Amino acid sequence: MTLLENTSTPPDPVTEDRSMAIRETLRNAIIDRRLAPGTKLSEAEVGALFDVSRTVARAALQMLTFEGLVKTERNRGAFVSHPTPEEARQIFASRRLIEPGIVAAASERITPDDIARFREQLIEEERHINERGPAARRAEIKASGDFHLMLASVAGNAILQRFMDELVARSSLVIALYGRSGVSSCGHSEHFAILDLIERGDAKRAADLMLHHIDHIEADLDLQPKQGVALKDVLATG
Amino acid sequence: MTLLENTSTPPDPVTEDRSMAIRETLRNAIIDRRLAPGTKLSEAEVGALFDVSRTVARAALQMLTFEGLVKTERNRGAFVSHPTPEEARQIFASRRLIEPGIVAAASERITPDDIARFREQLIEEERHINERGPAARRAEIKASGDFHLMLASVAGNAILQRFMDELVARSSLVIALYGRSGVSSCGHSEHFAILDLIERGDAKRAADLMLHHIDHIEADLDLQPKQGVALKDVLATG
DNA sequence: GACTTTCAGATTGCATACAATTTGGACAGC
DNA sequence: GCTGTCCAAATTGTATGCAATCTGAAAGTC
Repeated sequence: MTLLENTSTPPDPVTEDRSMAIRETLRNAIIDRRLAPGTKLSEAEVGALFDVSRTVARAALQMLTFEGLVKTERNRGAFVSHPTPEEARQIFASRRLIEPGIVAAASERITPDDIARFREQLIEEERHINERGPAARRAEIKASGDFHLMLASVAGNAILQRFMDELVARSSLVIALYGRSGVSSCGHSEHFAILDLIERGDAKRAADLMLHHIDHIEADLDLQPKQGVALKDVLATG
Repeated sequence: MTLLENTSTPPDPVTEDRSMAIRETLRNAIIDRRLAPGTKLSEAEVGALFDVSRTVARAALQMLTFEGLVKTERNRGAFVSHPTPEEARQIFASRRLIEPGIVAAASERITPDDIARFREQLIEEERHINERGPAARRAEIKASGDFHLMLASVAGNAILQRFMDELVARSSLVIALYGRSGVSSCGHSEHFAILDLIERGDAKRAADLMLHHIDHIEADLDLQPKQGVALKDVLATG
């Protein structure tokens, strides 16, 4: 299992914070489903994988816990989060509140340069959609989320950006668990349409479309509260 | 300095997570200004105060860092956050996005029982306003924030509730740093008005008033970007 | 045979020891 | 007297060791 992606920079930046780097790597692995919900992340294992002590691994896991990507149970350990349907609804409810505002802010601040980068990103996204295989699916999910994160970045509010980081990451988990069609490909065309409206300066319509877009993503989910006595949830995924 | 408030429960609940308890205590101390922005929180000192090792103290500080209440600089330590005017604006911009939605959600879910608890809380708030002294001021700020947090709690979205926890806490810091009149007492009457509108089922008006309320709080701040070459910011507070 | 009990292995919680880094001041040089 | 260098105290970063807790299975009992 190649969890460690190209660490790329072992020499220069002196690894300015190892637990942060581990967090990022694990985060990406969770977001694009290389680590399935429910997977146990033991401190020793993580430490061994990244060649650090349990102390550092533990710090990384604690950060992920705060982001809601990992759930730790006292004296039992850390596991990749397995959001319930209710949590899923709350995640999307939160996004419905925040993202229209982000679109509005982004509309006011976006530069032609930004727009060029967005178009590039969307073309990249399209490329993944047309490819086959699980790797392409992962890249597609990641790219789809990145569009929303780029908007948050342009909006220029660091706090909202962090909230969105968390919400988008957790949305990936939810889609992995409850998505019907993997990723609704209609989502991609909506990204294009939103960008167009923003470029045209029609912030109101762009925000409205974003709202619909989120609705569409959520509509693609199957959020039936698992019947039965909910015997540990995880049992279903094994 | 009595940082440690009545720890009340040393025997039974087996201190189900000490770093969490420390976080809560420090958090409260920061929120009601017993710990001023810029104050250094060394691991050893915190550990000694709570009679735990640096490991546990460090975990608590890391949590506070994630919440934005503490800022840690590598190899230098942790300090109570000292938000810039720009951060302050972002905090309130975020609240303007989220809180109207919370009011709307709370309007739909609030029970007569909740309303009774709100009234109690508002009366408590009023009591602090009419008292004199720094302790009363602290209690007033805390109570004022608690109103917003109670709304978030009633709204029934755990994620938004956590976001609000962070935003309200950081708002306290901002008000401590940039507030002109301490706490605008008009804010209190607005709390009453918001609750009335919610009780009457007028969610739209309640949300609008909440928006105004946030505007009023922010209007009471002096967010001039400190002139000069911003020589370390902190220098001003010494 | 099914159920309870006990215990060993494994894992986390926490404390401590050591290494790396920063900081403030003493001291030397100009 | 002022500036620059170097060093020691203090503080953080990390690794590791030990105690506490949980898990799963073997052994014992009904």
